[in-house]
Amino acid sequence: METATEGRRTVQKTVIRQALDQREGFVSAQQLHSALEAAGDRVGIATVYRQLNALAAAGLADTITVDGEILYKACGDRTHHHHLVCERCGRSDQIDPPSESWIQSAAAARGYTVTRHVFEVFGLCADCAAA
Amino acid sequence: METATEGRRTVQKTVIRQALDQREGFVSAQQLHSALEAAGDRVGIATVYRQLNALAAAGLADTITVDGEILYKACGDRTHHHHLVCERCGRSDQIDPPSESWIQSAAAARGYTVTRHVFEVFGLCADCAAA
DNA sequence: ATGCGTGCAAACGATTTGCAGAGAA
DNA sequence: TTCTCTGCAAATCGTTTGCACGCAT
Repeated sequence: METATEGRRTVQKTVIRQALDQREGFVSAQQLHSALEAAGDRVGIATVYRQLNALAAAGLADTITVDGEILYKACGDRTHHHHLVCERCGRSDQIDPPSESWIQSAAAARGYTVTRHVFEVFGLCADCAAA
Repeated sequence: METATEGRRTVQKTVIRQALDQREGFVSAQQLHSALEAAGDRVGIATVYRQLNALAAAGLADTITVDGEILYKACGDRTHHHHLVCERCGRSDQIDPPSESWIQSAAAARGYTVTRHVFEVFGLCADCAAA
């Protein structure tokens, strides 16, 4: 597996990736767009969406859907993992399920062939709980 | 806790609930609406949405979100449980996680207070895999 | 008679896309 | 120059909501 074609280097591409990297947790395209705007970076919302989707497709970003909104998060390693997400500030930590193999067997027991699974835990992080 | 007010009895309410009950698995409001229409039952899409949301709110239906679309499923007992969903036909079976308590501890270890969690496994059921 | 539940259509909010122009290679 | 990437605005799509009317109670 090789690092896919990077395409052309553009300011917006850079700015968007940096903004996403700096975030502690998940952000929506709109939030990221507002943040950039507030920071003085003028980028079209469409570009933000396109860029975010590209990152997700490339496995460089994780996504979760909350309340019909897609949230993105920079994610270095492409390993499959799950998150512990703060519902208030969006921060997130990785969480390790006891085992993923039981999923296969549990599904197989009912005749299913597993293609994918989602597992996300939501709550309040220490800071937000204190506030 | 008491069985909340049922409200008025109407044809559409009945028809929608029946249609949902007859389904093997998850359905979208739109799919259900089309099905009713095809069956000769004329119900407004808005009513389908309102009814489905009411059922979900009352804990009589489970919901999952797939690709930005909300899917509903009749669900007798209000106990918290997870699903094994067929991506092709929408059929679903219940699945039992090894334990839910580890979630609490895993989260607590990182200072989080858990409020909710989603866990869904997608795949192909025996029939669809064969086809 | 009273007012909840419905249907229709307009409103919505998030995301996508067509198209012409800008800038990277 | 060439062709990808961007920006804007219009278009989608699923879902929600305002409003007037019909029907269950």
